[in-house]
This record gives sequence, C-alpha cells and structure tokens, in this order.
Amino acid sequence: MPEVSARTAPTLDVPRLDTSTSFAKEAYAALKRAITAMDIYGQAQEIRLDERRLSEGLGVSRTPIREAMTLLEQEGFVRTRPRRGIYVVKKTKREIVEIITVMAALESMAARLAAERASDADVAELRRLMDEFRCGNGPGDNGRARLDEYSDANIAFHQAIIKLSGCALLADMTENMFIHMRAIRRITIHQENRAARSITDHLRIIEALECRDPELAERLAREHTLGLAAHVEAHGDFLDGTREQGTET
Amino acid sequence: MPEVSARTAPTLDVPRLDTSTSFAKEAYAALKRAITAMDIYGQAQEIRLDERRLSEGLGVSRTPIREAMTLLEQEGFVRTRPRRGIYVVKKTKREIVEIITVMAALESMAARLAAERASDADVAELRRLMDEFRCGNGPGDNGRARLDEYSDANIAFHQAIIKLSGCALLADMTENMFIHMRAIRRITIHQENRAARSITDHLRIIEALECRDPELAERLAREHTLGLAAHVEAHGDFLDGTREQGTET
DNA sequence: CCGAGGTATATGGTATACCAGAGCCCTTCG
DNA sequence: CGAAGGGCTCTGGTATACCATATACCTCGG
Repeated sequence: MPEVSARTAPTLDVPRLDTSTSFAKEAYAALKRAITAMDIYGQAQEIRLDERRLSEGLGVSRTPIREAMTLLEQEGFVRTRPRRGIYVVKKTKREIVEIITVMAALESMAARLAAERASDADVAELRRLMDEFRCGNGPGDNGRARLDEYSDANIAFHQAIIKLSGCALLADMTENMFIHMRAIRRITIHQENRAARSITDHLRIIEALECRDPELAERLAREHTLGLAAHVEAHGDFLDGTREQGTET
Repeated sequence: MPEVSARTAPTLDVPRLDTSTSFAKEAYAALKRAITAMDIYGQAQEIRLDERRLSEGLGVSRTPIREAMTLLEQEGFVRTRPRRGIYVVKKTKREIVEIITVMAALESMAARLAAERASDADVAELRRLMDEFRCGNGPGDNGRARLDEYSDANIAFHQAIIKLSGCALLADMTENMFIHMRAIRRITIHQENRAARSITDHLRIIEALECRDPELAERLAREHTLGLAAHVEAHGDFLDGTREQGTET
C-alpha cells in the first residue's frame, strides 16, 4: 500500500475567513450605499442621521459608525453638526459645476493615456458597448426608466475611459465624483437632445482612441465634459433650492 | 442726561472661543504636520507609529487619534496593520508618476481657468513673484538649502496657478498631492538644469495668462508637468528601494 | 404678553475598559 | 538540535460610560 499523504486526509471544506475587513469598513460601505441611494435632490428637506439610531440599525456600537462617518464627511457625503446631528449633503450648483470641470480635466488625461496605452481588445470592447447601446436602446423612447438607463450607460462609458488609462489614481479620484454627479440626473430628463449629442461625442472619442491620437482624444473628452459643465451652469438652478429643517431617520 | 444704552455698558473684552474644532481635528492637523515633516524617503526603514504613544504624546485619549488616523490613512499618508502598528507610507515610483500625471491634468485645467478668470492684479502678482525669484536668487548657486528654496518656490508657483483658477475643488484635490510630491525633492538635487528649464516654462505660462490664451496656458502647463512625470519615470528608481523592518516611535 | 432663567433631553465628542489576534520567546519532546 | 506548543505581551478594533453643549420647554416676574 502506498503511503497516505497528509495532503489527501479528509478535511472540512470551508472558505477562508475575510480578515481584511472591520466593522468600521463594513459600516462605511453600508452607509455609503444607503446615503448615495437616497434621492436627496428630489426633496426639499435636508436628511438628518443620528449615530445611535444607525448603531442600532447596523447592530454595532457607535465606534465604527463614527469612523465611517469621519470618512464620509471628508468625502463630501455628509456634514456633522456637533450635538445636532449628521446631515446628508446636497451639492450646490457651483460645487457640481466644479466637480464636472475637474472631471473634464481628469477624463481628458485618461483619454490621452488610453489612446497611448489601451490594448486593441479593450478599445474594441468599448466600441462594442457603444454600438450595442446605440442600436438597440435609443434614449428618449419613453419614460423615466429609459433615461436612467441612458444615464447609467453614460457613466459607464466615462468610467471605461478612466479604466483604459491604466492609472489607478485617476480611478480612485473619480469614483466619488461619479457618485456626486447623481445630482444632475434631473437635468437630463428634460434634455433629450443632449443624449443624442452625447452619443455622437462618445463615438468620436472612440474613433480617436482607435486612431491612437492622444491629443485628439484628450481634446474631445475635455470639450464633451466641459459642455456638460456649461449646461449645468445654465440649467442647474434647482440645485440651489431652499434648505429646510431636516427629516430625521 | 441721555439714556445709557445697554450697548455701551462696560463688558469684559474676551475673544470668541473657537468652537469649530475638536481634539480629533487638532490631532489630525498635528499628526499630518509631523508625518509630512519626516524625511521618510531618506531612510531605508519604514517608520512605525503606535496609537498609545501618540495618545500620550498629544495628551488626549486614543479616540481622537484613531479618528485622525482614519483620515490620514485614506489620504495615503499612513497604513494600518491590525495589531501590528501604523506605518508611514512611502509612495512608489509608479504612484508618484501617477500623482504627477494627475497633477498635470488638474494644473492644466487650472491654467485654462486662470487665463479666463484671473484678475489683472493677480496675474501681475504672479509675474512679480517669478521675477523676484529669477533675478535675485538663482538656483544652483550652492548647497542644499538653495535647492530646497527653489523647490518651495516651484510648488508655490503651481499652487498660485491653482488658486488663480478660482475653483475650490481643484485646490482641495491638489493639496495632498503637493505634500506627497515631497518624495521627489531628492531628484532635483542632481538636476540643476531642470530648474533653469522650469523657470523658462513658468515664464511662458505666465505670458499665456497675460495674453488671456486659455488653450495655450493649458497646453504649456500640461507639458511642463508631464515633463516632470517623464523625468521621475527615468530617474526615480530610488523610490522603490528595499523596505525593511520599521523604526518605532 | 414678553423676556429671562432654569431644567430636561438629545446628540456628537471623548475616555477607558475590554477583546481578538499576531508575534515573540521559552519550554518540552522527539 | 529542531520543531511544536503554550504563554505572554502588544496593538488595533470595539463597546460603553461619561462629558459638554445646544435646543426646547416651562415657569416666573415685570
């Protein structure tokens, strides 16, 4: 009989425990998800959070909640008023315009780098995604759901360019910006011709990537996004609506 | 006798208390200052921090220290290993090159906005600062102190452009990047001709601002900073030196 | 009725005790 | 001698008690 290797001994089949996390990290992720899922721009009242209630809701003590809130405050999602509560932040029009302006800078650099570095397969995948959306699911057919879908696809396109840049820092820095830009979904509802123009812009950017022309890709990406900034500047006054007493959760 | 107004009654002349702060915020500021003042790139060993010692040193409990560390970790200044300690982060060459690349994007947008928006007085002040440094204190005369001075002036120039953009978000986002870029001071020691070229670039950027040419200002700023990225790519291998057991504070 | 003062409550900020686990050192066994 | 196991120490992670203060409400006096 050959020897029995210890390696073949029967063992319990258990997955590795996730030791990379902590309550604070998990609270951060959960709270961020919950906060950014709120339709804060669709209601006049400021939403108010409270550590003790969140603590009860999440089933952990206040300590990890506080750590999570420290981060979320730095990222601009909430602001803390001592002894009064924690409020979910609505970005003003000026702030959103600034975010888009900064996005224009970062995306244009991403497009430049993508034109230099992206693999042919990656660029082809981007082209495929674009064609798929353009042929089968035009925006403005009907209803709100369609435009939400368009908006998601739009963000996905921008995120894909960032990814193609191969620059991790660009991805890190833009992640929260994309989230903050949920504020302007309301604008796109009323501007269906913007979607058609947007698709045209996207296609031209893809062509610049395919041609491996960094300067052109960069310029097109910047102009595309600066156009959005100008649009919000012109139509985004609803963002600066009255701020009233908050709703408590 | 005219009535005595309550407004003129004698009162104690006391300054307002600063209620905008907290131990956590003060610890954050103090720790950030201390950490970024360390010459981490000049020594092989990783520096290790410890909450309890910092708590004793700053004279507050661990709680605000932990909150401060949460932020400093997110900003890339430290990393926490559970039950092992908190280590001051050295950026790798790749990370520094990415930071500079992103800086190129942001500064070029800032230069664009500055050319459109900055007042004549602001642009003249920038010109004055540049002339002052160029005429009286040329770099490379002698010693380390001179180049540090140059490096500070270089950063000040870049920061001034960001400020002239009038975009608060650009200033926020670049603040920590400037700090992280202390890593490359060592490179400039050996490259005195880079300083001369840098001054030439700065002057041309100023001229573009004076001419109110956003596209030119933007392009010059981008090329200037991308040139630095390329330089670090070529000469920054020391950044990826061996990482050894940390020194404990 | 109005204004001032006092009290109670609620909430973020902080201190401290306790927990979990990683690493190191020492002891024991083969 | 080398390997394994146990115990101890140290450190970040967490829970909880306490603190400080802002606000709301009530009472009293003018």
